[in-house]
Amino acid sequence: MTASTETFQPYPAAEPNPDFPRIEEEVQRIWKENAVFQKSVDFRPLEKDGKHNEFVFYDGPPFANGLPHYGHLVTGFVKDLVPRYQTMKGRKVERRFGWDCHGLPAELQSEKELGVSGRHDILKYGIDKFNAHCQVSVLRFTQEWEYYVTRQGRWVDFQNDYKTMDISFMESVMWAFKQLWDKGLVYEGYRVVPYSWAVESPLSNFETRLDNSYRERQDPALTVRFRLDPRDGDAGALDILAWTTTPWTLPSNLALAVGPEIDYAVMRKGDDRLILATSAIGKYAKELEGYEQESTLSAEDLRGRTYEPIFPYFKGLEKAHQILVADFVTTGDGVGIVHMAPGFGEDDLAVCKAHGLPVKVPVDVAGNFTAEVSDYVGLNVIEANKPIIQDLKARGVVLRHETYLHNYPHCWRTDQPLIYKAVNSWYVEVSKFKDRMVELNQQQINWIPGHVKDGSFGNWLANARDWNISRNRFWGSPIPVWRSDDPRYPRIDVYGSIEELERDFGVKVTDLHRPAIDHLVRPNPDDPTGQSMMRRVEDVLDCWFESGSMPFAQQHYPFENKERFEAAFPADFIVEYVAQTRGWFYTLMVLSTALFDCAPFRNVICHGVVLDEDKQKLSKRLRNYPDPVEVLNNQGADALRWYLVSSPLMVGGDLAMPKDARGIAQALRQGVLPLWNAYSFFTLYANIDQVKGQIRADQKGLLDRYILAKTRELVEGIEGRMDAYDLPGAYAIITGYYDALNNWFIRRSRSRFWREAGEGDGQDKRDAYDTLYTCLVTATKALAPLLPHVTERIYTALTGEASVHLADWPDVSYLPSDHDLTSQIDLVREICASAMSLREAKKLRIRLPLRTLTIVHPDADRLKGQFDTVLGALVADEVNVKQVVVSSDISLVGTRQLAVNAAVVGPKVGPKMKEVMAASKQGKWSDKGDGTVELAGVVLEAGDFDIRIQAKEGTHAARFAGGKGVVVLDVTVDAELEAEGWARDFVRAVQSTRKDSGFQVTDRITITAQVPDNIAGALTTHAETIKRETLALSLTVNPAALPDGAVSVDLSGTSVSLVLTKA
RNA sequence: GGGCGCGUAGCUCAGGGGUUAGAGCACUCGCCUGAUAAGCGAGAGGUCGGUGGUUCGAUUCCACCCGCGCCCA
Repeated sequence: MTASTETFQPYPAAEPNPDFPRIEEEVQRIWKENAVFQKSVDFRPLEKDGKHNEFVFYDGPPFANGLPHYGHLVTGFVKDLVPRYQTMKGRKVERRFGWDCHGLPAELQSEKELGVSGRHDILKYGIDKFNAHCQVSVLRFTQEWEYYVTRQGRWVDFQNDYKTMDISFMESVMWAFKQLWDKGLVYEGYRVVPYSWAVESPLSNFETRLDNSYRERQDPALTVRFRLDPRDGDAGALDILAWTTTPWTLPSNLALAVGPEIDYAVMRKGDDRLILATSAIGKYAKELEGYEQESTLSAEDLRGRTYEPIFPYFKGLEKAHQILVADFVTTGDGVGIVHMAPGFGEDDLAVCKAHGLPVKVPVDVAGNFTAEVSDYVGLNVIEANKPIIQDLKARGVVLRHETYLHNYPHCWRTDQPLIYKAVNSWYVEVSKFKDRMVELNQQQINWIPGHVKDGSFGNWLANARDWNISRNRFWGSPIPVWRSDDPRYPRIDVYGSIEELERDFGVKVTDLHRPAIDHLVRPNPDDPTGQSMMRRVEDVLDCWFESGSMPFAQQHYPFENKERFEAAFPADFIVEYVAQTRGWFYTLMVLSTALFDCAPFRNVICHGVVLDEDKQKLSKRLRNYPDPVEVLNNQGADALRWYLVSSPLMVGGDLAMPKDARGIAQALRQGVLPLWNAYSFFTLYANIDQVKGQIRADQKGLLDRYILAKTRELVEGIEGRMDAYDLPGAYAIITGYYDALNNWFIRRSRSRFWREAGEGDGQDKRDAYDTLYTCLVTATKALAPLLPHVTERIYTALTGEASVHLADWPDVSYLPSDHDLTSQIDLVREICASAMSLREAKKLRIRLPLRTLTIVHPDADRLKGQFDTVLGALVADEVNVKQVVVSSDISLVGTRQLAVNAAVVGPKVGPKMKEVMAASKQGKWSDKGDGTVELAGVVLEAGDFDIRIQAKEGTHAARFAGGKGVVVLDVTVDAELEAEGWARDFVRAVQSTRKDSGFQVTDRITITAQVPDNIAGALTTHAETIKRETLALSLTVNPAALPDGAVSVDLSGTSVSLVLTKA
């Protein structure tokens, strides 16, 4: 390299072996130093052409009490990708980060850290101190979160983050509750709910369903006898059977239920008589051995009969211990008779209430029996199963004791089995407006994948149940309801703002958390005695209520940002994993429908779950996944983004990720490296030639126009897919472009870049540079959202601009849109591939030139001009033949074959199709000479058929373009061709040795070679070519003595010796 | 038991009423190269889960069955 080229380099040198993770870190450092993210948001106007110009994205708040995992990374990539794209399209996309702070996870973490356990302990410890601890503890991992999010290349505003425990957020939540109250959509109810005795609180119906809280559990199943009170007409003492998997509910038994359509049998053995469903007799064959069926009974025969309670605790209770008839009773499991404990079963409660039975709940908040059940008082109900079974067995009332394996819901935080228990709770009356939710979902939401809309989400909405939003806990938004403590003077006040609280209680309110909020007490205005007080109901809100409030609460709506929120609601886009159809997607939908009568988002991607290669859940304990930090540091964030976002995850499927991260390495190889290689090629030669590329598209050369048109197709292809939220589709078309760019355009154009300055007029070289430059700059823009780091490095290096992410989405209208052109070159590429396969078959290496390639194609006459000028030379060079002959005369190479276009002809001819296809296969068709053909009595017109070529036997021919064309290769090799082949082998050996010796591509050399005689002649004949190709000043063949430093190289099977020196 | 999704090459997955069903990886063989061996190409590999039905024609649509996953009872 000369001194002048070292002083001026238009571009920074591209590392030939780039360390992408290190490049990413540099890029991220520059982003931070120059506040590029902030700029990318700020410079997009809030209004454009009189319209609100925001693309609204909601970031679902994560719970920061743990480290991010692959699930968060996947979501994070999409949460970054779509906003980057929309930003380039000109939209303003704010990305506020949010933290989910309240709720059970935070409380349980604090319990662990403080060494307190349960409500009782917390009350003793002090709610104030406990909540103060939660407030700190809950943000423990925010630093780590910020590291992960930043390192994965995700642009997020951490400065203006929102926290669900902020007083502004909480006030908006209060407002929402009051709105629902005013609309009559909130009520307090006494209901049987899934209840976690471990956290001493009921859970909402979807809390039990999020993730897999159901797991297999072996429970006892008991078939027990109840003695019916005698009645006239009874043949003797009658025992009725009942089946239960919760023996601990038997002390609370208040009734039995039979099904209206079920037939019951009386089975007798001696004086022992048992009643069970006729259809269940077979299941109890063993226990019923020796019994005979005495009679049958209907549900009506049993209705209203009373029985002796199995436990004495509620004996004599009014209306209790009778047989009821209920629709829900089936004979699937058990005996067709259901034991009813209205305090512990949803159906039980409904049926018993309808019959005027009382409800008894002798179990306390922690799941232990109360004094009402004197024999088991203080015992946890699950643990009480055992002694209860023992006692019943001892009394001889157990007909069968078995174990029963079933899926049973567990508490998602403590992993303890839930129980069902009647408690007082506050509900959102979702059932009242679920039809509207179904409608809004239908009309307003675009789901990816589409089946979720009417599938899991649509069905879930259609069957929505009222939402239990109260939690009998401490760390959460308070339920803003105050109630009179004297039922004689009832009054309920619901508050929707701090201002209202301050007005009524006359104090400044600075904290809405417990216990501060609980201290707000005032006399009941409706009580003339002045004795009763208004006190807040104890409960706090389910933290899912807050997640659903996020769109307005993060803006402190309606207290602030009223216009801003209203202009920016609903969101254009959200993304989370698919289980959020029961979680965040749902709570957003509920609150948005109730408050605004509107769907909360327009487009939603719900992605699948990352699993290990055996499709098992990722587990910290098992380490069955590659460490995300190592992946980011070894393969990089772009490769990981490519890998995850182009995976089946994005169409709702699961991803089985191998532990060795090989898929990510592959993504790097296929997705990132080729782009870098093209860029590296460009800068290498541009720096040597001191050329700066220019954006232009007026090049005349076919190859140039081809790749420019391909670039346009790439940009339009990505744009179309991104607009449809088809993210994997956008990635999928990139590799084809890389192939056209690297393995066709650059490879075919290589010599144009190293041509000496004096050769030709220089315009061709200029065109080559500008073409590649234009493609690279345009393509990196289109790829920027998909590969944000590597495109940033390349784009800034090429253009000197600050960031590709501040650029507009490329306008490609100036690039050629020439389908004829791209399809012509694609045809040439096919021709070359077919010709290569012929060489392959005959084991004729490409360096060995051959005489003639004949191309036969029906459209050859139309293409002949093109072939004679450029395409023919292209093919000749690529395939290494002296001559390319183009012809449309099929008879030269074979015969014509008719290929019926069945998709077109089938509908036209119908049943005759069979004959048509048969005739076509047998070649029984005739050319009518006017562009139509006839077979089996049917005339086919243009478009109905194609003509394909069947090559003659014995020729070296291969078909291309789906059989429409044929190439024939002349495979005779004469001495002249042989010699040229040796020369090319020699050139290649020299080049390879140059590279191994560490010479620069511009270094001049001398060559000395020791070769066999037959090759020596070839080298002498082609000496000038060899020297020119290898930048050699001299070529000495077979000298008397070979200088030092000879290396042995292989020339297509012949070993020769070479000495290269720098001239 | 019900709902949703899925079953296509050794693996991971596209596709889609039409003659010869594709991609990537892995495998075998080969090849280009004055950017890239983390490159390019070729080959082999499929009864498109099964059985019926609709149709001139089904891997594709329908029904049933089998298997897997998720959700629910």
